[in-house]
Amino acid sequence: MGSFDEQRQPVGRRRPRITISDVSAALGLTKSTVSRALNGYPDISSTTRERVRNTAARMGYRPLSHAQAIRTGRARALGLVIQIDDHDAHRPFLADFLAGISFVASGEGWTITVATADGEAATLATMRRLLDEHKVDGFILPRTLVEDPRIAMLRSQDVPFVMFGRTRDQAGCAWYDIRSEDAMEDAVRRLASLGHRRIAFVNGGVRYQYSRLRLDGFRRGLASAGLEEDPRLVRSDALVPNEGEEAAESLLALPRPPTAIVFAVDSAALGLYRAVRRRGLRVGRHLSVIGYDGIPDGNHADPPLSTYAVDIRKAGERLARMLIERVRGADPERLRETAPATFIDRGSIAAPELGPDDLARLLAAGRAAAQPRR
Amino acid sequence: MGSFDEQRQPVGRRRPRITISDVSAALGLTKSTVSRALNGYPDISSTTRERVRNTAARMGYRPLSHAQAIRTGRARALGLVIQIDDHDAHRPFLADFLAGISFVASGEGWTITVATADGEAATLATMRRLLDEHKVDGFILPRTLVEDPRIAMLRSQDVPFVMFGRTRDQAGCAWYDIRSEDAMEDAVRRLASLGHRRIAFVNGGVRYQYSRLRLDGFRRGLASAGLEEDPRLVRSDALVPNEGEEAAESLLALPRPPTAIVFAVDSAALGLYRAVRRRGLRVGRHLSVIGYDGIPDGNHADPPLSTYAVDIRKAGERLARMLIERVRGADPERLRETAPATFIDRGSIAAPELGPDDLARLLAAGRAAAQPRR
DNA sequence: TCGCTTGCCGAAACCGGTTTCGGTACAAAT
DNA sequence: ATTTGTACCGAAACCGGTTTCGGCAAGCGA
Repeated sequence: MGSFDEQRQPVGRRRPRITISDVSAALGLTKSTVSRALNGYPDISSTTRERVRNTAARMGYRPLSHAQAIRTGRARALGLVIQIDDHDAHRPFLADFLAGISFVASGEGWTITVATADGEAATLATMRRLLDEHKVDGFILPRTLVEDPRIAMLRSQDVPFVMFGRTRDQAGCAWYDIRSEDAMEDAVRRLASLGHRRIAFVNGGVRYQYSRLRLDGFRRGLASAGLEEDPRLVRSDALVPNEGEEAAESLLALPRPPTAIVFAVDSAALGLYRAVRRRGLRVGRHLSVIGYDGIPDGNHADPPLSTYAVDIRKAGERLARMLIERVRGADPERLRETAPATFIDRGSIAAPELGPDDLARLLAAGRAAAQPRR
Repeated sequence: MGSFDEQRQPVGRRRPRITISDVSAALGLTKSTVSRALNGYPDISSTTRERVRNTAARMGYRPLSHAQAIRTGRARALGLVIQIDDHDAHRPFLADFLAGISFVASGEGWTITVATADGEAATLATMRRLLDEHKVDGFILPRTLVEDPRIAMLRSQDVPFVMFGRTRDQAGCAWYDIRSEDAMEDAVRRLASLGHRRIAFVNGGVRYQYSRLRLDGFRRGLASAGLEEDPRLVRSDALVPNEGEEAAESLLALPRPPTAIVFAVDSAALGLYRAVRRRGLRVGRHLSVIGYDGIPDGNHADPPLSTYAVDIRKAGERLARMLIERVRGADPERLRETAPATFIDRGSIAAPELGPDDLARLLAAGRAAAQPRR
């Protein structure tokens, strides 16, 4: 065993596919019997079923998904629509995410159909088109919003989907998510245990569900460290370096500035470095910073940014697995999973060298000494 | 006009697709006539053809690609297999690249099937599977190698493909590429015109076709500036920061170090910053650096990295367009295009403050003064 | 022994298209 | 007037599967 005719591939020419007719002919059965045997219909004897399975496998038969799709409406394809105006569409994560999805999908004989769209309306239109043309059986939704129009649409059309992230109304939703709220809580506790008492929080986009969770987590951290929340120390909608820089500026301009800042988004945290550097201060020494996401750029900051890393590949794997199960009829509410982020200390946090008041004086002195920037 | 029955979409339920039978029934013709009319067969009168086209458009008929595929073997899908162990699979470019491809594909009613694979063998196997199952009509090949096994495979199977990047044996190949060799040449000339005389080159992976071209470009730059090439000033296989750092280390350890370094890959250039910072020197002042790629991380370096930016979205657009034409039968050798990269000066280059010998002395002093790193 | 299930499979319709093969009508050629 | 093309369209097969329907044989109870 091990040498079959059909494995001898003629060079230079594409070997013709093996169809269900080939299999049925080889067995002396009809197409319909083979089809039902392979698809688990109950009206096939177990001996026949085994015989069919064996020869089908031996002949290397794999049904053509297109041919199936035209009758069943199922294409064995996962849909992924990336909204490119979304802030994290451009992160280096995408390849890992795809790798995770692809790994599982390939293993199950499924494929991935991706599309990009600019804006919410285009995203919805694209999803509709893919559905209308039976190109996909369901969707993986990256980055869920608090109030997500995609979910409303898919729910109303009864289309299977799984979300990367949670949402407000979770009825009928399957999701996988990282417990970033726990990471935020952990960040505050870490800083507090280092001696920080004034800890600020720079959140991400308020439209995103994760922002709510991370803010909650930040608050839980304060509470468990016995610190009171100071509303002046909370910012939001910082997604990119510029926005993070701005937030950092306004925090450092406070009469009693924070000695530590927790960022909900790494990319925003990178903006802080510019603000700190401009003042001649040093991250990690004068000001502790923790980010979240684990983007590789954080490694090139000086000092490298301490952050919480997310296993995005595993997220892709789990989501693909869940969506396939969902398409096969699994109860969405049973398909829910979370995973923790893991802290990576790269040196951007330390015990506070100065208290808030000393820091304020130092900042004021710096401002006075600095030449006015043209 | 403007209110058609078929546009009244029942809420909550998926509207049934409009099939070719619906169109033919509405016209009092047969399916075959409608099909041939829409597909440009010559045995249809022009008046009938127009009638068919109009009502088909009015009814919103779009053929189901699956149903077509089972007969024609064409799925109207572009294939993209991303090799995740490739160094630039993880760059933030991917989303833009996809956006470009998706933009064109959507406009033509095509879709994109992506897959990832780990390693060369897996990539080939994945491509074969997609072809075998008629999931794609052709491939876009990102990042071509000097000797690329994917090209050999596709050529032998007579599968349409377009390459992002060139390759050695270009027979039967369609490609789009950025003239990075011109960028390298330009980089050297810029540095030379600032007064640099010892200019080093840190190349990318020698397996990649682009590395040959960029080295050629670097040499052309030296020649046109009237400088002689010093083999000691050339490194290669620097793709990630660590490798770039290593290359920088070895260059700075030379008796007569370069006063400027051209990197073929931004990501590697970022590694240089670490080496320079460790010595207490400053990029742009003591050492000029130019990268290539235009990755956003370069903006966060201090000073930001001057580089050549690539319009990756446009590359995706052009490649998608070319592949579609290729699938439709266009001559591959007529589908060849290049585009320039555009220089972005962010401040990492300047006139040399020190000559090579002074720089060497400064470096030596730094080494003596520095505490041994534990 | 007869009728009735039940298990198991074949025959044929079907999905939504494409493509081959004729056949009719009309114009041009003989 | 008949033959020969030619333009144009319908009928039907086909692509590779799935699903419905029906029928045969064995098993069962009465």
